[in-house]
Amino acid sequence: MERMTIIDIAKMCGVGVTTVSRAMNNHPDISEETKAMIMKVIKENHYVPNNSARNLKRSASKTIAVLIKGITNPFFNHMIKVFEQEIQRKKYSFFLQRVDENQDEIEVAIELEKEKRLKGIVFLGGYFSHSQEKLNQLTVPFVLSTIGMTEEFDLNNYSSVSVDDFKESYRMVDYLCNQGHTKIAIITAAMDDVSIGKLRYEGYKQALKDNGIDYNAQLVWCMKENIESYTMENGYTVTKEMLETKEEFTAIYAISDNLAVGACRAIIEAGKRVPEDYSVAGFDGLDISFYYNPSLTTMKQPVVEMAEETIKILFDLINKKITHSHKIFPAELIVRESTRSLL
Amino acid sequence: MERMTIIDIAKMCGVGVTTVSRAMNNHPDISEETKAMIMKVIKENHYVPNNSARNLKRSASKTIAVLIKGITNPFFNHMIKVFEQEIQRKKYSFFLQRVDENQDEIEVAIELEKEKRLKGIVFLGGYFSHSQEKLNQLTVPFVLSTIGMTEEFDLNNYSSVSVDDFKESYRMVDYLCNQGHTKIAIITAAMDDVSIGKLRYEGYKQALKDNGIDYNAQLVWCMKENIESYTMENGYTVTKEMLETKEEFTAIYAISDNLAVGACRAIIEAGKRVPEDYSVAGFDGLDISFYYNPSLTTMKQPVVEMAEETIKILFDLINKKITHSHKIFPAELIVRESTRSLL
DNA sequence: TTGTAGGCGTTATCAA
DNA sequence: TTGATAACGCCTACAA
Repeated sequence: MERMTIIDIAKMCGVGVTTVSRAMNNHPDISEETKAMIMKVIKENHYVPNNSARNLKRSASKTIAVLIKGITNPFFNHMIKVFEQEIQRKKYSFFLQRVDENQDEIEVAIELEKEKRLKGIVFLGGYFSHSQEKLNQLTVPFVLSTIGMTEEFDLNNYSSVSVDDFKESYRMVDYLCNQGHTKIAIITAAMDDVSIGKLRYEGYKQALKDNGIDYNAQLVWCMKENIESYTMENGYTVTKEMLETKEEFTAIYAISDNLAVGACRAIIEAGKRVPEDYSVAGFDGLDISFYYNPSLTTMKQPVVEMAEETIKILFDLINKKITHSHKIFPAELIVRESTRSLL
Repeated sequence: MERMTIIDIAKMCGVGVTTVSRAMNNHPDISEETKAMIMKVIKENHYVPNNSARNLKRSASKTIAVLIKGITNPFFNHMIKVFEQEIQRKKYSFFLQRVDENQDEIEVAIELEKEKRLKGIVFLGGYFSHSQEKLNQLTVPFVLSTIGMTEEFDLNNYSSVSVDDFKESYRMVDYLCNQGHTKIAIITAAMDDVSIGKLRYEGYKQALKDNGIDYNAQLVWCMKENIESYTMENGYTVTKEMLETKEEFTAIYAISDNLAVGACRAIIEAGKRVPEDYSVAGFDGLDISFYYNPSLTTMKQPVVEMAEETIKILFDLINKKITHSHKIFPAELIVRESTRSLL
């Protein structure tokens, strides 16, 4: 009773295990009545087949895994929904696995691929600085979605979907400059970041340069290492420090909306106003950027389109229609209440 | 090469499979040198054992699964972190599984229990209206954490950790009344909700009653069914409609902070101010309630303590120290900028 | 249409 | 300290 197996069911039904298996897996060659009878017994006895045994035996399953780094990010919620939808529409099943910040997503993927006999993998978010050798251990197609990549990677070895973090970051800062801001502080990732943090920071530097503004290291602030990154709390803490400094600035560019929200709160708490005293700009286009007060100027990533494209590429890869593909989506500069013109 | 098994490794090392297994699983009776040698070969060949086979064979694993309903909720993030920490501190491994809104968490749990040979389960969030019969199919201990339960359940059949949603909701509305508000609108769950939505709504009604305020159905608004529940968008949409009505009110009580944020934005967009024109109160004590502008009056759930207690109870259950336990934590009424007194 | 038996990759048992 | 071998629970040729 404790642990029922397919054999128990077979015995109870007075049939062979094969027949039970057929009934459960919707095989064609089984009579409707025996099938119904078996299913009834299964229901009544609450028999649940053991997935491990299934996966072990099955040579291949039609499942796609989505590995998401740092589940905290609300940015992913919309994307996940699209993934799930699209994958199910293709009659594949969908497996979502969160990967911890300090876990190696490739290792998780390798293990999962074997365990679940995956057909494909989507890596969502995070950095990506793995050795080619490791990547090669993945024998099924995979797509890197919204992942900052260092450029050393051979583009022929993987597929990806993302925005151009450098360029879009540049656009944001360029916009700020065009509004007359010359003292633009940035809240960015740690200096040793090699991912989107670095790219967005580089975009900032370049935009300043092209606008004839001298780079001022006093205006570059990194997220606190001891606080979870890309959180409101982090933006808040950094901005508070920033405001205690006597360094002058008229705008803060936070490389994510969450940081921007934290920055706004710090400014307000200091008795200043956004955007009258300080303009604040974010990045990502999260929901909160619309609902916050003041609403946040941001760079909106086309999450739905990106998610759809991710799945499209993945299935093209699976069906061997393409070799590798890199799709860059344009982000949309949304100007809202949190920034103002100085001109 | 494609698919390496333990046998391949054994051959390469010139040992038996048992020895390889021993090396991998830190068994005591194996010499350090052979172990080192085997591990080296494994590393070099990137051999990764198949988890399905392991789970199938292993009679029991030391793993705890956390099933979380609707991953969207930022409320859970802090809790998850605590879970992970505590579980690892007990030398158990931690498996997080998201359960879709319209999926049956018990069924997922039953399957997972067999597949992974779980030692315990934490159900996080969502409603809980399952038959006793179904619950009985779970053969390992489980704890319901922050889950709204209908009262028909026999308390001797499960353990739980939560706040008293009815009472704390009552307190919030009572506070509003004490501030002189008599026309208090509520944004709540659908009327057929049987979970925290219902409990918080009942608390609202009772508080009004006890304050001698007539219940006004015109002031009761439910989340839109066609928009994801408990989102800013939902609160925003509902509040917009609310404002178009000529029904008067001085305060909005949203049964979650996210809804409250949406409500604020709708009010601001209508050219009104919070709290001067309308007071807005939330529930949960999410980060955003602190960072929003105006900061939100809310009922803060002691998430860390609740998470710790959840794990404590679970392990007590596993170690048969207790039978069943129900821990109710007090929430904290945090008064901030979004509400004002009318007196 | 149904049943028997072998194997999926591991770990546990027992003997060496 | 090691190694052969029997499970673990299921699926699937193949046979009936």
